[in-house]
Amino acid sequence: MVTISEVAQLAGVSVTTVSRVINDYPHVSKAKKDKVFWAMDKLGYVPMQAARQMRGSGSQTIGVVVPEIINPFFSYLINAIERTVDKLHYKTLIIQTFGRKQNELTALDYLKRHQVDGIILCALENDWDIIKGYQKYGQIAVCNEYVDEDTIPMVIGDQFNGLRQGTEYLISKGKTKIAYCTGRDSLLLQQRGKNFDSDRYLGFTTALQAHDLSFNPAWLFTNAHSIEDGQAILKQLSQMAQKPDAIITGSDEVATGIVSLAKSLNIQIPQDLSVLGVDDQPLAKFLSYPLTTIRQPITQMGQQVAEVLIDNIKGTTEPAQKIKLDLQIVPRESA
Amino acid sequence: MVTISEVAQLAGVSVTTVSRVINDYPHVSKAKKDKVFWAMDKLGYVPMQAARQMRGSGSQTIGVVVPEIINPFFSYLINAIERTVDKLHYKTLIIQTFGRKQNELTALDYLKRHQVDGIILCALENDWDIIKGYQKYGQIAVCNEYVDEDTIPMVIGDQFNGLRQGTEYLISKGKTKIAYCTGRDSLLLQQRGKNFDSDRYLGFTTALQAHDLSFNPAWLFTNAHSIEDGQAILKQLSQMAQKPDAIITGSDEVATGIVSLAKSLNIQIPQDLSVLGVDDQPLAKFLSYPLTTIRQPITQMGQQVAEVLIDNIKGTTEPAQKIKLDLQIVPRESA
DNA sequence: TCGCTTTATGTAATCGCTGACATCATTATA
DNA sequence: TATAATGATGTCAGCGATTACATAAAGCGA
Repeated sequence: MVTISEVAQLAGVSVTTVSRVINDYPHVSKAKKDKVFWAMDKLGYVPMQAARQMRGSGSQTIGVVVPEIINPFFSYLINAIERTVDKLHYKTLIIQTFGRKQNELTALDYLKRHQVDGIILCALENDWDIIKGYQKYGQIAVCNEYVDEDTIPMVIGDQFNGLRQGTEYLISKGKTKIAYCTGRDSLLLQQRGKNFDSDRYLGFTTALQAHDLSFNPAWLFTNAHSIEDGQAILKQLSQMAQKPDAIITGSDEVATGIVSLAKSLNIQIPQDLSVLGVDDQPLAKFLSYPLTTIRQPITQMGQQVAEVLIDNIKGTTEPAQKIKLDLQIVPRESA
Repeated sequence: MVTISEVAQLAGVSVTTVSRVINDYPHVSKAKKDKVFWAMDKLGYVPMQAARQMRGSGSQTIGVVVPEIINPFFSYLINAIERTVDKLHYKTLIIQTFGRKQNELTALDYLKRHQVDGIILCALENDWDIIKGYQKYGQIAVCNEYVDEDTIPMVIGDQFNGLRQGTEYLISKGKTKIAYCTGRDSLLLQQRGKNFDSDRYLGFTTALQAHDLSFNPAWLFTNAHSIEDGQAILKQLSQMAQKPDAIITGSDEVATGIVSLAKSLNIQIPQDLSVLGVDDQPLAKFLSYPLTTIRQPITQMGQQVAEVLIDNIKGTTEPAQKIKLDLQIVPRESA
């Protein structure tokens, strides 16, 4: 491998001079600078990152931790983050946890090792008390999850108002018997500001109460994530004596599952059942019933969290920012 | 940051002994080994990767270069690769090129720097003559692209037979006037074994010839990639005097665009127009017309290319392997 | 022309880790 | 019991880059 000394030798200068040229430091004559560039080019020299890191000069890299990139929500989020990170002259290291706690901790170890200067957590696997301990090794920011900690920057969508407005939308369409799906266990839905599912749920119930509508507990579906979950939910629904006339899903996946089975179960959408998705995934508008859905501000989330984190890394900002972005209803045919 | 010396000191042994414990070398007494583990745990020690790399002990990392992870084809491919790479105790570094040549070269520089031990290219941006030069810095494998070079392992789908069979399928449904979409320029379609588009096209024309069908050059659509491209194509088609009765798209995206506009243009699918996709993307079956499509063996491709590359890194195999995997027709409603 | 600042360049220590080599201690073999 | 082999442990050089420090040359005002 080509080293800085080889470049120095070929250019007829010292390694220091080469280092100065590489890092664009002053006090190098035009003549030598040119020679160095020529030598670097001739040898195809690329500085070894590992050696630089050893000198403590940071990694110029930020880690982005997500559950899985095959989930479009996260791949679009990464996309937004990476474009911003690029713009700020950092590199992005994508780390998938596949939902495993251990993988999240391994990801955080990258901070200890100085492999990354900062980390964006786009999902939380471990309890915050555990993650907290890693703060001393580098900057951490959280995106799309709640963290009740002053020292951590956080960028989230305003789930409470998003769902409140979504519910209002259904009510404005004359729907009164609204079912509700969530990815969590039911037990965890009651405490505002703890996680986005509970915020959503409270937005939902708040809108209901504002219109004096009651919620039938039989219409609460928990642990719903996938298309298959959505299909299972619709099957259950279709066999109920008391049927809802609308359903709010926790994601476009679940909504996709529901609309995919409607025809075969002889359920008319949206007349018999309005279906409201969340996310506005790219293909939501091309489904058998184009989804009415609550769009998440993915692009801005990614952009802002990247900016805030890098600001913090550079030490240029004050207390951790908490940024809340608006969701937006996208009316299509399913509701 | 916690260093190996601090661990050594706390454990009351030399750094070498700690190093031996970390790397599971022999000749360390049980007693000292336990002490070292205890000290490592107590201090929360994680070896610094950069320092290890400097000693030439490889990075235990392989780079996966893709155009964009928001493309489900690639995110699923990465998924398959990463799971295999994990299993073989390597790490995965995902690198997006966003279709830019320079980004591909930067990715290849990771080899020079010893940031990765090998690279899987899942798309080719630069001419092969340029990429070739990087072989001396580390192992390179190519996935889903043609490379006419003995020294490079390559894993691809059998596009020729896939498209031949897909075309046969349409013919078996009574279709005789078949249009064709490709992502490339028309000029590049004629040479077998050069890229997968040309293989596909030749598979298509081969099937046509076998049934004495001719191909109307007006029905060739080039540079078709996105949903919007698909929509544009259908609009063009609908205004032709001579209309095809089937269309083979280069991807499920293009197929999605076509079926999404069919209803509003008053075109019945598949009666008026059969639409054949390629890829079998996860949502293909949930579209307004569930797509009949040619499934790519993504999982096996990812798995095999990872295995072959890591085999090569370890130096355990003979000449570069060329692996060709079968595509499979998934009949649904669009054709 | 003299001292003083500024610019240009080089020497060598250092970062954390591994591994070749050296040194004892212990056990096996003759 | 003497000697060789093996096991346990330590010392220290070196990987490739940065950077504190040293030094020489050039610029500059009086």
